[in-house]
Amino acid sequence: MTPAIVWLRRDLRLRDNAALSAAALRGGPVVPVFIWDPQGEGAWAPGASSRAWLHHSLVALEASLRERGSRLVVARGASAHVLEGLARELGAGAVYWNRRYEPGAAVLEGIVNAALERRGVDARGFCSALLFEPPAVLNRQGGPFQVFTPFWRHCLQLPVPPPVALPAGAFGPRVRKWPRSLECSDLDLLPKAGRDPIPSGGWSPGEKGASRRLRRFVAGGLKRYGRDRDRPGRDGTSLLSPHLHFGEIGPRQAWAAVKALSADTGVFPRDPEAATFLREIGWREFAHHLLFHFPTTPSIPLRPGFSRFPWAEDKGHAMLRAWQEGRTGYPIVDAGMRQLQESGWMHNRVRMVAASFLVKHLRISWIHGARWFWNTLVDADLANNTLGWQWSAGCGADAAPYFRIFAPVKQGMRWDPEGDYVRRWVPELGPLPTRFLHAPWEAPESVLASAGVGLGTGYPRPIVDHGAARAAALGAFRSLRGNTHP
DNA sequence: TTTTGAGTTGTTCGA
DNA sequence: GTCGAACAACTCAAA
Repeated sequence: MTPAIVWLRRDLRLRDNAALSAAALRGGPVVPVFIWDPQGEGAWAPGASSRAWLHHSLVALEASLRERGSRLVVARGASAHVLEGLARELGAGAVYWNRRYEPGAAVLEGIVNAALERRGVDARGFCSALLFEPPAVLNRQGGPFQVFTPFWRHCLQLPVPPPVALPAGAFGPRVRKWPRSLECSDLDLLPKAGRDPIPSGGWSPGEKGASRRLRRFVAGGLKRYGRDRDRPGRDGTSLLSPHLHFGEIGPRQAWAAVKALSADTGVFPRDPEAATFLREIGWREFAHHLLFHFPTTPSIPLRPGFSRFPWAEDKGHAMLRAWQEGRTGYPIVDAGMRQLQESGWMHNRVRMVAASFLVKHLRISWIHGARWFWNTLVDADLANNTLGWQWSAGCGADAAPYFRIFAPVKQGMRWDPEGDYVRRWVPELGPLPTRFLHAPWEAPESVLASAGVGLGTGYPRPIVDHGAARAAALGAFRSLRGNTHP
């Protein structure tokens, strides 16, 4: 049997990898290949944090492959060109991959497919990144769902395919000669200056780290998920997002792990904590399906009238920069933005608060926020990022109503009542009594002094007044009234 | 085809 | 201090 190439991208795992399993079942040698092809991603080549994660994930994947007597072939360049060359060199009869649903990646798959089929190679994509393929989830009119609840209700009626097993002896007989490969470090994915955000963030990229994280979450955090997931000062979320993004674990594995835990019969999931967690997997699913059906949404509002939104002027990007650097004067926002900057991750509740602040309080276009998140998040994912920002801005699918404007002080007091989160990421406010922590400008001069907090010197005063900013945002949204459609 | 009910995560105001 | 209403208009999805 001829060799099969497995073209790995955002599926950096050996288990539940449909393309890899299919290649193994052919019975010939299996050659796993990763190609660094940022130009193939269109306008959304991976950002700095994402690249760093990718580096570590590739190193981990290579080690796992070596443990099984295989290797990872690492290359760079145009994917179709590299794959054609490898197929020729190996005499490969098949090239398999797991489909992606971002516009750039989908176009690339088409090019690769055409190039290989011309050479008579069996070129095929598989579904392994999502619970269901986007064209398989449609409403009764045959169109895509644009509201989450009906989408998810519909999904829950469908059977979730179980994770696929990796057959024994998966990598088949050895190839006669391994193709030349770069070292992972040759790809220059780690930041040249500054520190590597991955180890300092306490992350363990790779399939093993991902499985451990899932196991630990299902055994522990899941039963507190509903209570703790909105508390940024607690370890209440699954922390699976970067692992899911790079496919170090698949959503079907997460589904199966949760299902195995619950003794439910009949309607699954009945356990409310499990349902809440799986609904988050559902949002990931929804985001990817939407991006598949609406490929322009990373840069264009789904609701076209919003392109006329009256954004505020921001001379020299001073406001944007203050937001990015965590200098807005609103502690919960600044804590989030600094957590992002320092660890490459931000708690989901705080992402919503920070996003709402940029779009509604500062009236800066969500696209600037999306770009910043894209470059700084280790879990930056085009589908999730696009849905999240358009939702926050009120111009996307199932968007927040325009009058829903998060009040940063109130959100801080509600979700970080003891102030652990703010104290961790905005240490200069640490000594302040908790009751003033989320609004230091309300503290009496004497309290500030004894806490050693200099407002306007050590920590900024609010760059906008909440009441005034809120009124301005409502006015701006009102100006679109009756205008949100062409 | 038309109608109807509903829609992730909020805030403020006034009784 | 608590509670309900108002904050609008629009789309989606199903009946």
